[in-house]
Amino acid sequence: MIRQEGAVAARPTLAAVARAAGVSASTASLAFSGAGPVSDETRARVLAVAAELGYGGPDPRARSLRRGRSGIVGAVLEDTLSNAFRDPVNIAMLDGIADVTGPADNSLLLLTETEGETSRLLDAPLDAVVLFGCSTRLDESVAVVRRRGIPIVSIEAQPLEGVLDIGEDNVGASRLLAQHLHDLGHRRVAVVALELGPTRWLGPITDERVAAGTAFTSLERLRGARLVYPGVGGVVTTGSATSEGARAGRLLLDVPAAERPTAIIAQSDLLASGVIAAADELGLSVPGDLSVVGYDGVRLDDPRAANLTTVVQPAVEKGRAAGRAVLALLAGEPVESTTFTSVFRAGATTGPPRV
Amino acid sequence: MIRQEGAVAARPTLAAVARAAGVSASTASLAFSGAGPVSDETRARVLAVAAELGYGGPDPRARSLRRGRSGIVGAVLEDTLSNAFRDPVNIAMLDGIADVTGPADNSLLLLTETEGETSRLLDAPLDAVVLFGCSTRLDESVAVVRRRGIPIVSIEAQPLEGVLDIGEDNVGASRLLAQHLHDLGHRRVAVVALELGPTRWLGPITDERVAAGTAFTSLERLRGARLVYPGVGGVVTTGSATSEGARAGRLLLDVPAAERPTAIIAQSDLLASGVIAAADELGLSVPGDLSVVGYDGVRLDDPRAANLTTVVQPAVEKGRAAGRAVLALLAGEPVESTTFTSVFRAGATTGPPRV
DNA sequence: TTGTAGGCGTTATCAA
DNA sequence: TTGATAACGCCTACAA
Repeated sequence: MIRQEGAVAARPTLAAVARAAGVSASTASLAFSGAGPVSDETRARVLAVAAELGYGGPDPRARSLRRGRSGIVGAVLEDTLSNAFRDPVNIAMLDGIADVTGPADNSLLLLTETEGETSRLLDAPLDAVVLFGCSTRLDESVAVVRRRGIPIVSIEAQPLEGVLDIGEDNVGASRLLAQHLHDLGHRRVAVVALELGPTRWLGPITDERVAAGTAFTSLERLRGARLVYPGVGGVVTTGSATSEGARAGRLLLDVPAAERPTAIIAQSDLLASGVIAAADELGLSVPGDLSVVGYDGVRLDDPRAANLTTVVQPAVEKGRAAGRAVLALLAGEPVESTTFTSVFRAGATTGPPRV
Repeated sequence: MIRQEGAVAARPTLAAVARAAGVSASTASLAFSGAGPVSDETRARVLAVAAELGYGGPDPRARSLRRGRSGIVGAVLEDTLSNAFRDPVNIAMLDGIADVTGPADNSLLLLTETEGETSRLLDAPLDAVVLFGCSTRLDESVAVVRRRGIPIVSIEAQPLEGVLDIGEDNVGASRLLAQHLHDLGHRRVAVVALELGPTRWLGPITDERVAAGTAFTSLERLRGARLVYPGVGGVVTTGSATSEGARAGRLLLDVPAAERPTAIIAQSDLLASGVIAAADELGLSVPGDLSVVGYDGVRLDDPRAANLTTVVQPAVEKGRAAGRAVLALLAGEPVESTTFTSVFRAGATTGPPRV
């Protein structure tokens, strides 16, 4: 049985250590931080006394008030952790951020802004915030954070006043993929879209849902596809996961051959993988009976989708850029929004439609 | 171009708001926190003045010093984020923790304790810490944290003085899997192990590496297998990933048939999936030519591994238990370590050895 | 090299 | 219902 808290008498403070060591608090502080000159002898004595008293070093809470910095960067995800992290792209971006902010002694605080709850965003000791492809549903919370003077960086978000964005040419890349299919001769295509917000359920892409949509990435990718296939429809999913792709795939493919699309534009590789799995279940060959394209360029475990035609986005680099932006804003340096471009990668999941 | 910091004059404080509203700081504080009686009129005035001055609410840094709580729980991973989160088990556990601590207004701070760096563990404003299957390499850092009086909960870690552990019967479950293979008649088996620490490289399981091993989970699972197959060897990987499983699989399987194991005990489902992919590449059928078992019970995208023989561990439940333990320790309540048991799930990847 | 003083922004306690 | 006071634990000019 463990009862860690309270089992010990009140923790000693720096002042207590200083007193016991016969020095002033400021000297003791220097002994720990090394921020000023202290004789070796004094430092040793302070450290020895600290060890004896079981002092664990300066309290980070007090330090962060005094310094005005907590060393914490909030990573805001608009989803549960399991959903958000199911997609390797999010993980890669997170890793990219940590890559840059970590060495600067910043850690990442996970903030999932799901519907309803009072936002931890408002009472966590944050130095800065990174928004992961957040929808406009968060505008209010964002406003409050901004009022605090906390730097905000967004990744693929609708341009927002005072928020620095690390963007992605979703329209251009999606258009490229669509054009690729068009060039191959496909005329009956469908889109399998990421979540569109503000509600979440798998169903057909309708004008209403598009008009009400709050998820920037998804809307932009749809826009790109529609530049080539005006008004193209399909299915809205609840997010980037193979299971969702499979559900959408079944919906689109389990119909008479004459109505079946000859190509599907999935808005993520995970969705594409699911679509391919569904096609396989239904006995349709890819790319013989159906061409499929994805988006992201992640490595997929399913061998049927291993060589997917897609666009590769520089996820880690985007994360790093976000991290650098955070550090620059924190340092009061000027920074500009950036847009990344994804690269088309031809795979083995697209071909001409069967005639 | 964005220059958020410094562009604005010093942020107003609660005291400034109070002054402007003609009330005392304590009253203004109450107006925001709602922790005491304030007349509606006064509250309204304070809030109005705050809005006018652009005051964004009480500073969490000051609040956490004053209250002695930051609302932050550290999640310590001994790996990069991309590696740690590639495994759905870790994500599920994280989600389980957040599930419990979130409603109590706590957020998770990601701490990756990789070799070398000075530990953010020591200067982050943490209320508590959860160790994710951390090896004994962290003992020092843990000691420092403990000295601070911060509650520590570990998930599948070597029993540690003063640390509450949410355990897993790794030995028992591994033994079950091994016994299953033994019952089927397998006598030439190999293990594909998770990282063993302290070094990380893919290579044979040797007595030296086992003796020097620091990763509890991996060692325990090996121990379980060896209860049935004494001294069984195999390959140590660098962690739970299909790519690692595939590498290990090739090493073990790309040999003359007489030396080839008839069954492989992979220490995670992801590793097992990789092993099966490798077998497939080499033209070996599963379970005809090779039986494979995993560990975890996660959903796998690769259809060849979809129906894996494995043990299912209650990952989310373990996370929740860890979260509950954190809250209890924070509240000064006594808590006991718990051990979870995984459940055997027969799949289609095991069968009798070819005679 | 060491000590003194003051404050970072809040909130808990108590008295009015 | 409101206000005065005193910390919370530390750090940083500045003075000695």
